Amino acid sequence: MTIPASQNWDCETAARLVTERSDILPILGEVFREHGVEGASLSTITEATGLGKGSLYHFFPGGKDEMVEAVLAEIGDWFEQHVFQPLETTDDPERAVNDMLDAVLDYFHSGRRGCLIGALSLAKTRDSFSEPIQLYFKRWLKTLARALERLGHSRKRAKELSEMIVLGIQGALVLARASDDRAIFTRAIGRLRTDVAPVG
Amino acid sequence: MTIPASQNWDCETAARLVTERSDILPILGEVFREHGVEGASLSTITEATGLGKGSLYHFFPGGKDEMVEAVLAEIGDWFEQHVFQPLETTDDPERAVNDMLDAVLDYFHSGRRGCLIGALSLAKTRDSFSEPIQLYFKRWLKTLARALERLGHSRKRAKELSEMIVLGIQGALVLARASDDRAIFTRAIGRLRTDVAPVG
DNA sequence: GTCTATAGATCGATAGAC
DNA sequence: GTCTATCGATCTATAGAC
Repeated sequence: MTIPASQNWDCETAARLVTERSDILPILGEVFREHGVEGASLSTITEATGLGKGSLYHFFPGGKDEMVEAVLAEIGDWFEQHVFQPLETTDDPERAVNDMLDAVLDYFHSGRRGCLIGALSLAKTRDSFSEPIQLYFKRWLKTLARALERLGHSRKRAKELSEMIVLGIQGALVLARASDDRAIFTRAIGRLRTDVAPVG
Repeated sequence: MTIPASQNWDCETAARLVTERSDILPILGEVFREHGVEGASLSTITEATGLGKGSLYHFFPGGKDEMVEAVLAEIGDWFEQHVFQPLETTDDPERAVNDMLDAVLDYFHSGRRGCLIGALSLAKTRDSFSEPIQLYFKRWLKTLARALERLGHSRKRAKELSEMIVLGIQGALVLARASDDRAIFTRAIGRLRTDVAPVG
């Protein structure tokens, strides 16, 4: 059985007989988060996914590097859909920012889950990963600053606030995980929520 | 003990014939910062330090794990001496906090240098390292909150501010390195400096 | 103390049966 | 598409000469 035990699927319909690449990306992400990219061996991945090396190389001919790229791309897609796009399109800018913080709170499991992209930033072992990482943060800062401008902040202040927020989220993740105290993360998100209060 | 490898010493006096354990700790630290703990192989370390495996195991019989522990201990000592103790003993609390930010700015090379402890926090591969990491941040938060109290902040506000500051430093490091933009780090430190302005 | 040589395990990656 | 078997490379760690 190649379906992870934790994942639900409709038992009434036919069970999935074929594994899809997209099914194992979340598992890969968790493995990389937990062990680090270099610390996650193919044996670890094999065990976590329930797939043999043959299958893994069928989906990712480029090996572990391609797995990392795929995971990063998936994370980027998730944030594009659940964070960046809403920031751009939501009419009420205050709601847009609050929704973003909710999405972040949810994504990082209230601080229990680490940030793979942040971890890769600190130990930049590969230049091949630095481009998507750079784009990820750049897009986040940009869309957030735009929303803050619509909230009434000056362009300069909006840029500064966006930096404070993204940086605050990353730092809260580091400190919360290091201290093994999720409350640090939730408290930080709460503070950010009030910091961006609309001007006037 | 804290001499970086790049530092010159008086060539007139006798060159060091014996290597001391403390001499290679800074090099080990940089290697772990750059490649990550799992990504730094003994070959990498051998090349960086110029020492053979025999010498490395002479100094660190416990292998790489002991090297990491020693590096963490050295970092802890450095912060104890240059950050925590000054925070506790400097008479003027405002100067104490400002000196701390200066020390941090210097230690992380204005954002060019990553935080090994922060990196280890995000990918907590070993429980053996989590204790010194936890203590490091706990002590930082404690001594900083004390200084902020002496600055006139309430106990609660001081605790909150200390969290914001430590978390802000870590987040600024992540974002600055991910964006390859040191200005993000220096700007963040500047903001923290004004955030802790004495009350009244 | 420092080196080289090497053991033993594990790594990433491939080949081929089914 | 998935598995097992296996390769060569690399890893950590040790042994022993100097």
